[in-house]
Amino acid sequence: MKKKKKNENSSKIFEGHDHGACFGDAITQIEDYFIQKKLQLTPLRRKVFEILIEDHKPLGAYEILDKLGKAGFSSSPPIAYRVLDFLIEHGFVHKVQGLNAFIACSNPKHSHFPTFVICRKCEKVAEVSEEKSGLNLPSPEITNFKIEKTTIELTGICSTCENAEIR
Amino acid sequence: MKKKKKNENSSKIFEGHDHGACFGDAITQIEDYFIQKKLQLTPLRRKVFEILIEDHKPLGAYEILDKLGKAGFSSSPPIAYRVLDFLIEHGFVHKVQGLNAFIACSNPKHSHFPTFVICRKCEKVAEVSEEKSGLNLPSPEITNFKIEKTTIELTGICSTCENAEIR
DNA sequence: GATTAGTGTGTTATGTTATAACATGTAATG
DNA sequence: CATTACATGTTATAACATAACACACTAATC
Ligand SMILES: [Zn+2]
Ligand SMILES: [Zn+2]
Ligand SMILES: [Zn+2]
Ligand SMILES: [Zn+2]
Repeated sequence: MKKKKKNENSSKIFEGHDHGACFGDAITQIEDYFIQKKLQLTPLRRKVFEILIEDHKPLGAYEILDKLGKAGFSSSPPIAYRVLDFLIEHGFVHKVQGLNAFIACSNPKHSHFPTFVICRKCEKVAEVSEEKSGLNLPSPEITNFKIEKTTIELTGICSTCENAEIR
Repeated sequence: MKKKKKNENSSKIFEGHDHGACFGDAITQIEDYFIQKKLQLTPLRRKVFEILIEDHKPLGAYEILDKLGKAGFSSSPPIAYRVLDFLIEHGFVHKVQGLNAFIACSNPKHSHFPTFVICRKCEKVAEVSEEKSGLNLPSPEITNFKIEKTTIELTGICSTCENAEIR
């Protein structure tokens, strides 16, 4: 009895997911959040978020600008950067520093001290929540430092790519 | 008798240190390492490292280039970036992604999964070794991902600056 | 000892990422 | 209707980084 639980093998962080559901959930979540916080989910902001959640992979600001242009929006740099900053501020987008790229948050309801796991070969990026990353932040060394923001990125090679490597 | 032990209060990661000794030690360490590994510690490489260890704070590539220029070296961008890449590769320099800047490693003998603690107000940056950061990386979630490089940066406000803030 | 390969530096040009500063439009508030 | 807040648009430029090629020096290799 019991359906097979997803993520029973917890180590497969790069595995695919039901992206149709993911996309819909994400849109619903951002809509609800914006209403609740009395923020404006304008066409531009919505479009930027959709662009990011659609591919669900990191995109550079100028890639986003291209897509905005094709969708009829202005595509001068400040347009993208401003909206991205706004979405980041509200936890719906993260910047992946190691790639100078932006990615939709996998779960805005969770902590905002996420870890990004980046395969240098297939370039897949997985967001791992604080709870699951095992990175227990505030150490004795840094207890009197007030952490406001974290950048935690683990770069390496995923098992799939490693197995494929010619050694 | 006993000299006062440094870092007895382990939480004061931003505290000053005996930089004369630090500077000397760092130079000795890099010299030894280069000899042992049969690498060339050329005047340019030495100068770049000296520039970084002298201030012992993050410097942008173009700041380093300025200083190189004033010291009689070429100051076109590839000069700095090449040497920085080399020093990073060998663990004597780290890049602080959040600042697009480079900083001399506080202890090249230690792990190379360091944590950087960055005060957004006074802009001080402290490198905390893996051992002391409390960030025990390989979590169950990511055990079949081979980590090659980490970027761990904690941005916030140090206790000194927080106490000084007008609330 | 000429040839080759490896390494380190120099130079020019260009690519990529990000922001400053200012202008315009629209809606809510008084 | 003046004022404010906010969202977007535009131009120009700043800041960060790399490609591609040239040259010098050293150390093998033939
Ligand atoms: Zn997230
Ligand atoms: Zn991979
Ligand atoms: Zn270090
Ligand atoms: Zn501070």
